Amino acid sequence: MLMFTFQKRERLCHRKTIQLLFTHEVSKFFVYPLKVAYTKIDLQQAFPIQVLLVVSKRYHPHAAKRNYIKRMMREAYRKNKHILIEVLQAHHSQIALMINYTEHDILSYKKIEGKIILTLQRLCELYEKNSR
RNA sequence: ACAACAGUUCAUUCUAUCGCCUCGGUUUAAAAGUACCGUGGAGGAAAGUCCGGACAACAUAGAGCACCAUACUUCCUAACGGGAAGGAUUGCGUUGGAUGACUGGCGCAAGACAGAGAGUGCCACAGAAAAUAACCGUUGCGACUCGUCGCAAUAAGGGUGAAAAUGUGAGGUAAGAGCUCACAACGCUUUAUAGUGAUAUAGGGUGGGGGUAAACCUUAUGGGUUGAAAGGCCAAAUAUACCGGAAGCAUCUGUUUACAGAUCAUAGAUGGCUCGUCUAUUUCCGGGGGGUAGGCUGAUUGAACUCGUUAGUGAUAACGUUUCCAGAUAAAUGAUAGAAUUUCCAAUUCGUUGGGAAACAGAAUCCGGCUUAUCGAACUGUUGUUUCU
RNA sequence: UGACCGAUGGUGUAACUGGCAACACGUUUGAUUUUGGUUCAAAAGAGUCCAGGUUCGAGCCCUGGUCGGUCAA
Repeated sequence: MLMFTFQKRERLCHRKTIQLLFTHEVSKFFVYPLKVAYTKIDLQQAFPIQVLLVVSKRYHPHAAKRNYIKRMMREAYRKNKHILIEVLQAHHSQIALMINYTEHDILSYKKIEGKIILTLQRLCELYEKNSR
């Protein structure tokens, strides 16, 4: 099984689901400098998770910088998402996930990768607790 | 060779691994999906949104006023507030002629360069006076208390100011003054020549109270409005609850008992106003509320690109030839490792070694410009300096 | 994507038709008071977001930029 793909069905494109994630009705936590929001939802497809990566225009007004950060975040997610997928497949459930970058400086790729791994591990722990 | 200025072009490259988006093919009975293979995948500014178009919807019955934009000439262009060439003006440099005012040639640069002789407004402070000027002064006449006053003439000199009623020289005069003359500068007009034209050159006539139009304005020319969140199609979802207005039952004529025509009234459109015009009137308009908000299309073959020839001073055009060259949609074009290239800093045994840096910035319907940001590299032209022949 | 505003002492606002950038609060100093506050008196603090242009002269007029904000959906 190929783990390191990142196709369209893994990305969150549905408008209403995105608006739901920006409300206060979903679970949230904070791993500096990443703000994470997630909710359990029926995605109507085989893959267990859809993710939305956000860099605010407020923190980075230049489009080229926003693109650069999003690409680094996506790369880090792509390489490490197997941590979360194994847990979710074991429980046969689906979630929508949003990761928001809230920092005025641009961090290096290695730092961002570390933070993404930390986030995914935290999510796994939360999921194990809830399902018990 | 170096430096400065101007213009044009390019704006890191390669390999490996793991990935992303479009399209095509194969696989599967078919579609979708999956897997594999192949093609293509950010810019000179994609930016700002400052102009001009294409395209689309609505309107099309116009006129006047208002509003907005533009403003030397000719050309280019689909169009432009853009560009090309030219003209005049201003500034700078250089080199001549006068040696008084001033002025000729050459080169470079600049710009919203129509009109102040249509009208109105404004020009602080200072100054007599800021637009039909007279404080000091100059001159003449008169008076007397004999160095002052009054009347008249004048605008050379003084001072103020950003700006003071053309400048120089001579004549003239009581003193003076474009008062007169010569020359110089400027404006208007006319003739000839050159030019498509702006205008230039030469000659004649004529004029003498500023500046400001990026103050109002005048003249000429142009402008219908709204923007792809436009617009079209499919799916899904539903209720016109309530409020306001008009009316159903106004008036007249004809046939006939409901139609047709006209008038009145109301509402809407012509997005500013007025006039005018058009449409609707039994379910119609406006306000307001409710429901649904997912996909396809528009949307990538075009005023396109490459190379060449011809025409033109040039912007550009015509003809031939070649190519198909991003099409995403919470938004793809990337990450990691290694090598090369350019450049900066430090060390140096001048061979190199070590450490940095590689900008500005990311398509969102599409084109043509303008403006702004930008590490650097190459080429061309002009000017200057130095060296060699 | 489109439309429209604003920027002036530390803070909040003025400045008409271009002509010495004004006011309040705050700050500093002094007086009053045993001390603080209140009150009174005085002083400092800007060259008007940036760069050009028009004009004799620009906070004001014009052009380009920077930053901040509002509206439509």
